[in-house]
Amino acid sequence: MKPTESELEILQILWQKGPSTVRQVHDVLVQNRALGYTTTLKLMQIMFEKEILTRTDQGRFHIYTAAMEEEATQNDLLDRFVNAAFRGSAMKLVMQTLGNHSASKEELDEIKKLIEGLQK
Amino acid sequence: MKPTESELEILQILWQKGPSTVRQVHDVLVQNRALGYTTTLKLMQIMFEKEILTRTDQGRFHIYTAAMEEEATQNDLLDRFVNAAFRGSAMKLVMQTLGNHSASKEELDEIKKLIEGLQK
DNA sequence: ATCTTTCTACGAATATTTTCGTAGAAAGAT
DNA sequence: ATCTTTCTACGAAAATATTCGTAGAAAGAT
Repeated sequence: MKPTESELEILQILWQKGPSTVRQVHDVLVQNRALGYTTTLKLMQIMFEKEILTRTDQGRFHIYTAAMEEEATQNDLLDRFVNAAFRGSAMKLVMQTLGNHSASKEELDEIKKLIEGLQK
Repeated sequence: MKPTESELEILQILWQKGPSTVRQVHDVLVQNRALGYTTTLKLMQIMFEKEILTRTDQGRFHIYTAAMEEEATQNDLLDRFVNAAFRGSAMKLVMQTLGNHSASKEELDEIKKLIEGLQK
C-alpha cells in the first residue's frame, strides 16, 4: 500500500538513520517544520497498524523500523509516478530528469555504463 | 501548486486530447473506474477556480484547457518526487528507472546521446 | 407543446490525512 | 516522597480530497 506524504517523510528518516524512537524521528521532522510530538507519535502508531513499520519494546520505549526496504518502496512509488505523471513512459521521465538536474561527469559515466550493460 | 491525484488524471486527459468538455473528459475517466458525471464536473470546476484549468464558453458548454504545459508540470512534479522519494538524488532515480523498466535499444541510444551532449 | 436529455452551479456527505489535546503510567530529578 | 519530564494510547478536531444529489436552464426529440 502506498504511504502518504507524511508517512514517506518518516520512512525516509528511518531508512537513513535506522531503527529509531518516536522522539528521534520527531526531532528530525521538527528541523523542517513546526509539529507537535503527539502528531509524530500518532502517525507512527498508524503506520505500525498498517504494517508499514514494525516495532520492538525497549523498556518503556518503542523502537520503530521500516517494514520494507527503501529500494523496494522506491520502485513501487516510481511505478505509480511514471503512470500518474508520465503516462507510463519511463524513458520520458529519465530524459526529462537528465535534462533538468545537473549531474557530475562521474554520475553520467555510471549511467552510460549501466545502459551499455542493458544493451547486451 | 501541486495538483491532487484526481486532478492530475484530468490534466493527463486534457494534455492528450486537447481542449475538451466535461463530458469528453468524463467519458475517458469512466473507462477506468465507476464515477458520477457530477464528480468530474465538480473537479473541473474546482480546477478552474484554482486556475489549473482555463475555460471558454461554447454555447451552453464549457471547453476546458490545461493552464500549464505538460512538461512544465512534469518537471515540477518530478522535483517534488525526487525529493520525497529519493531524498533529492535524481541520479539514483534515473538508475533505478533504467534498471526496472525495459527500454528498447533505440531509446537507450537516445539517452546515451543525450548524456554525451550533456558531458560536453 | 410537452417530455426527456444534457448541461451548469452548488451544497453537502463521505473519505482520507494531518494535527493535537488529554489521561495515565513510568522514569528521573530534587 | 513529591514534582517534573517523557513516554504511550486514544479520541476527536481540523484540513483536504473525493463523491454525489438536487435544482434549474437550455437543447433536442416526439
